[in-house]
Order: sequence, then structure tokens, then C-alpha cells
Amino acid sequence: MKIENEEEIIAQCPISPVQKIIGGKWNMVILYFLSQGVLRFSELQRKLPNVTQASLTKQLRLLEEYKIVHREVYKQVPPKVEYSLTEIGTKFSPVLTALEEWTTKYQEID
Amino acid sequence: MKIENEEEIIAQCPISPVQKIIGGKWNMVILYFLSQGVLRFSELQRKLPNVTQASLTKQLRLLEEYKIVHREVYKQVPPKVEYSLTEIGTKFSPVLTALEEWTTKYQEID
DNA sequence: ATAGATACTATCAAAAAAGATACTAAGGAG
DNA sequence: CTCCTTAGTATCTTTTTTGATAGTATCTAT
Repeated sequence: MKIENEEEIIAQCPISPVQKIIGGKWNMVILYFLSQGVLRFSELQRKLPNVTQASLTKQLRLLEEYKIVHREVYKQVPPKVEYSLTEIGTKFSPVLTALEEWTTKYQEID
Repeated sequence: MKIENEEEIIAQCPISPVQKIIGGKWNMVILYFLSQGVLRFSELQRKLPNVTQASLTKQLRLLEEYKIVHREVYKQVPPKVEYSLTEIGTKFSPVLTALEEWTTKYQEID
């Protein structure tokens, strides 16, 4: 998700700076699962059975780059990599909670 | 944003049903602006200078279809069309507020 | 020696979203 | 009669995202 001329919209919309974080097909879902606890790669995969390994890796790397997700590699064989939220990542929870509540309401009307 | 096999993830993730609403490059931004008041098409366009007319229309129609945005057509020439949030749409505000707060914190660390 | 586990990476193809551009309707102003 | 305005539509192309598939490394257990 590429956003150009960001400045113009940012000037008027306070949430557009994080648009690329919340956009994306799986990011919010990944954040939801990680908000519930540390997960290793294979566990996340099981929770997202319709995301390919390649896609999941890519998304996680993005979230890591944005400093929302922490990636901990254990030097073991077979490999073990744990994903968790960073400090700012955990602060995202209220958004997820609000969204969860709204989703419930939304589903009631439809 | 097409999501197949939704059931599987929905079972575990309460927010995935609305993933297609919050995903999309401009939806959240559109919702933000509309949460501040009724806007006619041209006004929204001015607030989103880097979205083409075609894209904006497409997004608005989607949000309308999802029953989050109401479209009011005035039988005038030149045409006048006003966009506003539906009842469930206005209830989305807490999400935007939470997100706005998080965005501020997020920008402080980066 | 071989198979198994985990977390990748690298290509390539497909699909989806977004953008560019041009065109339309219809009444009012000049 | 012609231009202007607003809110579109209709195509086509480009970009971006996602998926499918196959391959890699390395230690352990058999």
C-alpha cells in the first residue's frame, strides 16, 4: 500500500500516517492474534490457514519494520521464531477493542 | 479486497468480518472526514486531492453497500449529492478516536 | 544415511485495487 | 446556441498485493 503526497492528506486527516499499517488484508488480524499473546510462526500460520507462508512472512516483516511487532529468533534446530507486540504495539489494543465492539454491533444490523 | 474461507478465521478472530471495510486505501480516511459532518461529493474530493474521482466514487458506493454511508441525491442541476454516516456508521467513531490517539503515540516514537 | 521439523527465501503467475483519461446528462447563465 | 457546473460512467493501463510452488538450512532422531 503505497501512499504518495501524504502531506496533503495528513494535514487534514490525523489517521492517514498509519493507513499503511491498518490497511492490508491481514495486518489487523495478525495484530489481533498477537495482542492475545506471543506466538511462534507456525502457531500464527495455523490461526491464519488461508494465508500463504510467503505472505505471512512478508506481513510480519513489514510490521516489524514499522516497530509494531518484535521478532525473536532462537538459535535452535529446528528453528524457533517468536512474534510479539512491541510496546507501541501493545498500545494498539484499544483500537482492536473498539473495533471488536463495533463489529458486534455491525453484525447485529446486517 | 476479497476474502474467501472467511468462516475459518472468523471463528477465531472477531474483527475479520469487517476487514474489508477497514482495509482499502481510503476507507478509513473517508470515514474520518464523514465523521466530522455531512459532505457533498465535491467537498470530499477536495479533502482527498490525490484520489481520482472514479476511485472515490467506487469507495463511497462500497461503503454505501455496507450500510455505513448514506447517499442523498438532490434532484438539482448541477447535481448535488451529500454523503453522511448511517447510524451504525456514526457508531464507528470510537474506533477512529482510538486510532487517532494511537497514531499520535506512534508518531512520537518514530 | 535418511527423514522430519521449522522458518524461512526466491520466482513466477494471478488477481485485485487504483489511477488516467475521456465522456455524459441536464438545466441555468450569458 | 454555447458554456459552465456537478456528479457521475466507462475503458484501459499500471501498480500493488496476494498466491502457488518449489527449494534451502540445520540439527535430531531413527
